[in-house]
Amino acid sequence: MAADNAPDQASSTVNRPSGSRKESTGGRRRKAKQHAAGVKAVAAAAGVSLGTVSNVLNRPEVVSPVTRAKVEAAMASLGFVRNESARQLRAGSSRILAYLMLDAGNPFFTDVAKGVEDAARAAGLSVFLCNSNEDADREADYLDLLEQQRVQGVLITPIDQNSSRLRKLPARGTPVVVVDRAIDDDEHCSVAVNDILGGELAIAHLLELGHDRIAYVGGPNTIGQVIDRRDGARRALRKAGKAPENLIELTTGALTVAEGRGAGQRLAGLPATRRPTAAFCANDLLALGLLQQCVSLGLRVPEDLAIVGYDDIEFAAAAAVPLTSVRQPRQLLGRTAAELLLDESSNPDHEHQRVTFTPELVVRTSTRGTL
Amino acid sequence: MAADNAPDQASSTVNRPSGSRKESTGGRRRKAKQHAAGVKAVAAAAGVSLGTVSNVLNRPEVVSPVTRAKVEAAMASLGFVRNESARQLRAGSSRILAYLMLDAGNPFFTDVAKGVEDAARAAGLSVFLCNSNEDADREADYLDLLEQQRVQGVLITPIDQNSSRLRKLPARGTPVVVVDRAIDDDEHCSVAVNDILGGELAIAHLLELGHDRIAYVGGPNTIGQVIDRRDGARRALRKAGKAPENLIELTTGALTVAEGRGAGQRLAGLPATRRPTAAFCANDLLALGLLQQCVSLGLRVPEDLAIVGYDDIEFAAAAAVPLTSVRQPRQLLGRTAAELLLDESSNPDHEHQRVTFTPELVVRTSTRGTL
DNA sequence: CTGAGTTGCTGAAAGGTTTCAAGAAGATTG
DNA sequence: CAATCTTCTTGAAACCTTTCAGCAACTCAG
Repeated sequence: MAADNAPDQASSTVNRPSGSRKESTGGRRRKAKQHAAGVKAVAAAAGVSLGTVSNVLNRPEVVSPVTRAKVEAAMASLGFVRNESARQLRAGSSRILAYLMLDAGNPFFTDVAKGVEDAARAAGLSVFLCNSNEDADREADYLDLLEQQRVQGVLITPIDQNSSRLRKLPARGTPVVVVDRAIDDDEHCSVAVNDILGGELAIAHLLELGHDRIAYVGGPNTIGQVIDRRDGARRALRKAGKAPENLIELTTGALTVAEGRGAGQRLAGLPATRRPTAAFCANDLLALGLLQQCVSLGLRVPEDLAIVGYDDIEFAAAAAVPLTSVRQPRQLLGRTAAELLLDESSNPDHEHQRVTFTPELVVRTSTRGTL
Repeated sequence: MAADNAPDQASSTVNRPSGSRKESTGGRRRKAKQHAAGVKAVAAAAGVSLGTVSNVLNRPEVVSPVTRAKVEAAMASLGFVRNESARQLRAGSSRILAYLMLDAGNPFFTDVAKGVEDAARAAGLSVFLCNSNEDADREADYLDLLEQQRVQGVLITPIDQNSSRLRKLPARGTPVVVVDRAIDDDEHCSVAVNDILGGELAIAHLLELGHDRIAYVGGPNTIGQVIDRRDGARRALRKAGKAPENLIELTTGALTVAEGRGAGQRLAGLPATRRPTAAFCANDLLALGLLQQCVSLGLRVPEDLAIVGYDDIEFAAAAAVPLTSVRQPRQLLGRTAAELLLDESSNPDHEHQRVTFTPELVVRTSTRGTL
């Protein structure tokens, strides 16, 4: 679906490490499989008990400085690495939080991820990123995996917000926060941006500029954001006294640049009399692909086609024609979601919340001076 | 360092889930903390032994269909979720592989990550992504964490390839493959693209177009790629009979769009007589930022300033002025790296390899028709 | 009907850590 | 100096799976 714009072909060379002498090569043929030193070995080497080593690890303040030094020396010389599986099994809690992203290739989500990481680090937790890549099977696999790992909690921008798997996690003890989607549900918190309003802003702007034949480019229609933004667009039309059916829908298979190009191809192929004069895209990747394709097929933007994107990713402003877009507070979204998750897993009086942010239209050249 | 182009400010609304009735709210004040059903409970419910449940999980073919059905029914009704920590502790192996990225916000690395995922999935493993974000401390933290987790292996695009931590992992049993860096070292495999050649290609192209005052934009100089690409640039100058000191170096603090804009600011501020007529950037993000800033300050690209990027990310072609760039086989890089890792952890006769791919110059408008 | 081979299931041990009640040694008080 | 408190350290139990030797029951050939 999403693909490199050219097949990955390349010539390659293979070398053994130049420094590998005969001996060293022979020596590492089989990995030494040296039984990694455990807490037990450290205790023996330092001449203390198991419990003391554990204390050095987890409550250093209760062990006397001299003992602690001995233990730390032993750990260093043996190359001790704590076995986190065993720790977690016994202690019952994980120090990890996961963000299951809809599309890691979309800078919007990596910005959200940055916000998540900042909040998590501030609380002493680490974040693992997972990429469902808009594939429901992968999403399901990752949810299973994360539940089995007993992570502290899962942040997710879901493909299918009604997935039964998604509902089950919280009931079984893994807190879940839905990011970039409002969910009306007792099971999780959610942090979202008002996508209906966003769609409305975009279309209102285009209507104000005098556009009449407007296209909506987005899909698949299983993704909540795609639906809401379209519904917002329709609502704007209604408010302006036009039938929502006037919205020309171009459904795409994913929210990627490549799909945007495909839509551009279809759109540019229409006779000028029927071709829309403006397009609102469900995200910036689609908009960028659409823009690129239309320009290369000879359409002028915004004169022949005005384009509005969504997300206002960093590349939107740097596009061939700087893109008008609906901005969302990306990092804040992630930070807030992580904070809700942390609250849920530490505060016994936690109450689920739905936080909604308000989007903002950023007008640039791709719609300016039209008509 | 990398930041939203506007501070994250937004108005927000907070709601409790609208469906939350009094009772349900009260009911979930404290999480039920229902002792998650384990293999033991399942065994009891199905009227079989522990071992049999484990067999259903791990070797379903050895248990009779009728027993298996009973066990599966019990698992479903109890909502059994395997505890991966315990599994891993006992079985001694993880089904997870991690890719520690230099910058998750750079589409180049997410493309590499896609290749990694494809290869891993084909082998039945899952991938966790971690983002060091060009921060050495974070990289170190993640390496520690992954080692403690006893993941199957670590793929990494390092900030500092001489980090002692990086060297230690393989010795202790966690295989490491370095991605997008060639490492001359007995401890790991590596998969790279010849960055020196890439730098050479870029500069040779600019020289051929008649440019003489050429800038190199990149940094920090601790990152291997930055160094190699610069060295390639110098080599091209030498080959053309010019002193490598002619290369005007603009050092940046990171490889981001924002830093590229900063470099653009500096560059555009120079008097036209001393200003370079061409810039080669260490990656496309820098190039895009540079391009954007220079254009907005009134420079024409390529007439006043030709620009060459590196990586040929998808957005390069869609930029204000389509970007000439040095292409690397992104997904293939990731796929190959993952395959090497899998070989290392399954094949006892594994020998470390250094695979090197060859980059390719893609010429677009940002350098075309110059001078 | 016996002995050997198969198939399916069992139960205990093991894996590396944390936790905790309890003990030892040393310091302080009356 | 005895009694009480502190400060450190100890050792065994517990966390949940997987593994594996062994057992029971059944099949089949001779």
